[in-house]
Amino acid sequence: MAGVNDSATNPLTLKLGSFTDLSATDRTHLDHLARSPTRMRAGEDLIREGDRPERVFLLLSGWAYRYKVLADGKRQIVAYLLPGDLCDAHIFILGKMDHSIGLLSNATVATVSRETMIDVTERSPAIARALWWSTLVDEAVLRHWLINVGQRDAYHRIAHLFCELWERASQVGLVSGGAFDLPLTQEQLGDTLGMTSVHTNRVLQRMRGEGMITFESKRLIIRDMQGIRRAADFNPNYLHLTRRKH
Amino acid sequence: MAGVNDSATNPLTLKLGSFTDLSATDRTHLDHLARSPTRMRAGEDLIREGDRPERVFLLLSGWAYRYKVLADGKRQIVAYLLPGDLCDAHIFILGKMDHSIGLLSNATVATVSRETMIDVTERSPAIARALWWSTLVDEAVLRHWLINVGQRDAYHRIAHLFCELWERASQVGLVSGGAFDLPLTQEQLGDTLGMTSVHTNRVLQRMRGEGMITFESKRLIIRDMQGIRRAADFNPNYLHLTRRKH
DNA sequence: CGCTTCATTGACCCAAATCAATCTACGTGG
DNA sequence: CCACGTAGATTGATTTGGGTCAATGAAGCG
Repeated sequence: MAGVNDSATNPLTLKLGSFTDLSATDRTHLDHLARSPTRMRAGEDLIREGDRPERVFLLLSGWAYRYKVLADGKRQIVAYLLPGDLCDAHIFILGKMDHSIGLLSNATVATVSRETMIDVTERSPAIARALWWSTLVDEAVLRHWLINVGQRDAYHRIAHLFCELWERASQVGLVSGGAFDLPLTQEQLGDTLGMTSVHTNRVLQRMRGEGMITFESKRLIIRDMQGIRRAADFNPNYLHLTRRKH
Repeated sequence: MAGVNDSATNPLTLKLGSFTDLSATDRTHLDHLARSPTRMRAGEDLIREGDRPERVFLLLSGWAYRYKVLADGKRQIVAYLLPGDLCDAHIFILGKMDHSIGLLSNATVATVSRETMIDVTERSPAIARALWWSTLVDEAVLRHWLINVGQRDAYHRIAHLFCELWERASQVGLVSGGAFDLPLTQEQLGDTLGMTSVHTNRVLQRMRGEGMITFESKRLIIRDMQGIRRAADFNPNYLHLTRRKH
């Protein structure tokens, strides 16, 4: 589950570097954030609704997810976190978490104190700016998930999500040979897209039957990228992966 | 449509002041942002998908909405902006808008240059911090909209949205006598909640019949606040309206 | 007064939920 | 190495919330 990024490449550097040029000093700062990570197991929670956030989490390998459980037991997953993702760089401003964050797979997680976050962003305007960019992208992703669930049917929802995840996994070097690890059960996929696991299952089978995808052993292969993008009406602009001339 | 807040109270001050104490200087800065507003009419767009953001918009009166139109013509509304809301304080970081912003009602809008934004946040850490808070709350609202559309049925979706809007309208002094202006058509409400205007209509009638609400002439009265909150499983924590001890 | 935008209503239809088994892959203890 | 327990995937039968289509009111406005 550790994936391609261990100590050799800091996935946070990889991610922020796709937005802006980072100096050697910046890279050192980012490596500093990734020091002394902990290994954690799938299913553990990093933080729960109602907790007071004390530290920021930096995911170095593995996948995590933000979710909320309603009074009637229904669950909605509202975001996925990939290696290189920092959970809420400025979360300290808020008093309590309004949702939980759990692990979808075994993962390597570093933890950063409030003071360190402040220190790093004060020393490096480039990093501060890149973190802002990251926050704006997170928000754009969230908007597109809402659009997805609000307007598309089951087939097109899955197609859109898979396109997005393919792009995001690519960004941090997780895609190799047209495939990547996607540690999701059909139930989790359903909870992400606002549908039941039963229906998720049927739609996935249809997509397999059409030769659109292969998804087994938690590994996704998109076999017809043109087709799935067309079906999903997918336009990667919202991920803002190309740099703006400053 | 101008509402309660004209020149007397700057709604941005009202909003940020609900998060933190603002000095007299801070207030002056915020008033500076609200200088020379323009009156605009319902239906006009402030900015469209694909545009390069040149200035930040500050809504002083009236309501606006963020939305995206899909290839097949379907529309999803992904946020409402109320007086005091600033559209994307740091939007300049991104190259292009991935959605549009339009006006739901006639409105008073001020426009702030990139330079002014940078200047104000550099001069006042309190304002910079309050803007971060505002961004985090926007994201929390978005998460809760996704939860709403993903997990609740039509009746409970409407209930939850109405509870949220009541809170947000209260925050900037728009609620008086248990009622506030909600300049939405049933179609717009449907596009917000991922449902058709026909179904929206039927559910609203049910809520009226139950004595839960009155909603006519674009004015909403919540007649049974206990009942609607219970139905919506509404917990206002995610709006983070109470201050954290710093 | 005639338009146009909204709200409302009725009839009918369908995507997705629900309910209920199976089936399969895997990890565990013996 | 194997029986067993469990989580996850699959399948079938049935139900339903909400969509679609098509009129018909009502209200605001130039």
